[in-house]
Amino acid sequence: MTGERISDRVPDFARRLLAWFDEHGRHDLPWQHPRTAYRVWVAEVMLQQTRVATVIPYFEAFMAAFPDVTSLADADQAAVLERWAGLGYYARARNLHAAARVIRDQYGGRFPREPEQLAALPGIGPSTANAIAAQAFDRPAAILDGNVKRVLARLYAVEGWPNATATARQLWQLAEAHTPDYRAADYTQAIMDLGATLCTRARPACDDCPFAGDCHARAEGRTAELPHGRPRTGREQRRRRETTMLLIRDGAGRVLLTRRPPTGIWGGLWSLPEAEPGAEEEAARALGLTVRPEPPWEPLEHAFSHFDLTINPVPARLQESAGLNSPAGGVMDGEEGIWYNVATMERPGVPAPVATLLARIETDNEVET
DNA sequence: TGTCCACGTCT
DNA sequence: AAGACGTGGAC
Repeated sequence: MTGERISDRVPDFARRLLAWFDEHGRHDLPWQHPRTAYRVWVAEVMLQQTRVATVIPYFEAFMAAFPDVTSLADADQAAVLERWAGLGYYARARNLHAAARVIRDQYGGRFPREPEQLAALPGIGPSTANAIAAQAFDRPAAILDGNVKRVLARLYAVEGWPNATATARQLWQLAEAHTPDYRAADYTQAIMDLGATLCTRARPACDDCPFAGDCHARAEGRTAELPHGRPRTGREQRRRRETTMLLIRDGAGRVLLTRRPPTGIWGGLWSLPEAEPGAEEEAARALGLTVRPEPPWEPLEHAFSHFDLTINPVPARLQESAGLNSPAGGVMDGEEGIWYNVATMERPGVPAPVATLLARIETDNEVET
């Protein structure tokens, strides 16, 4: 190694960061007590796209339902998705479940410790693999999540979009150069905490930052500009489109749901049936329902987390005539497992309840033009 | 109320 | 490589 080391530009970075962390960092996160590999893994995957405050209640419920990797592996995917509903990016839950089965079947239920082994599991990339290795096994592995990218990009005024190949390579080098060979778990948490609580995207609290005097972005008055945003290419080639979700209730007020296909948006989740805009009347006619004549349609605060009905598939011919994009279904009586055909809303020996198409929920979709 | 866009992994 | 995935923070 010749000349100045990158990490020497901010003398004693790790020790100063850890000193800040000991006083101001987050030490009461649920996955820190106890800090097992399983809990760290689930938390890291939940945190991949979601903020701490949102994750905590989901994490607690998930741990109650699946206390260890074996119970997760033994569960049905549907039960896992149920605990994930509302968190978004549902491929994370499918990957989590698949990885649990790999750990059960190929590793005897024990977590691999090598970052390369972790990164080979579904849903675990380089950053999450190193985060688990550091947090769970105290390995001096560098992480580079969004928080760390922001801290390093500002500290060294790194130009370029952080996800661009060249910029990412530069940031990885910085991340590795700063990672100490001691207190790896604490250091990993510390640099994420710095980014999450002080070095925020908007209005960073530089006055409280131990590295304000070292920060190039700060010195140049460019904290609002760095890190650079994604290049805006081709935006004008996209437009917004509305799709329509049908809210259908039977005579007892129950909502009809459909299971979405296993991949794609909201994959594997129960959802309202979807129709092309304006297809409400046609769908209702095909389903033998009564359309409520006048708007306003009823809004849904959250369409996918609070329904407890299940449904069964109906023939593709009916889907088509009803103008439904995804498989429609019949109402399942949860306790007895008896289902109604949505087309007729009747079952043998029981009078048919009246069903009404009550509302239309419009969602935004960006599509290629 | 609406619009923009972050975040890590997969494809 | 560059876009999909989805929710929610920021404005």
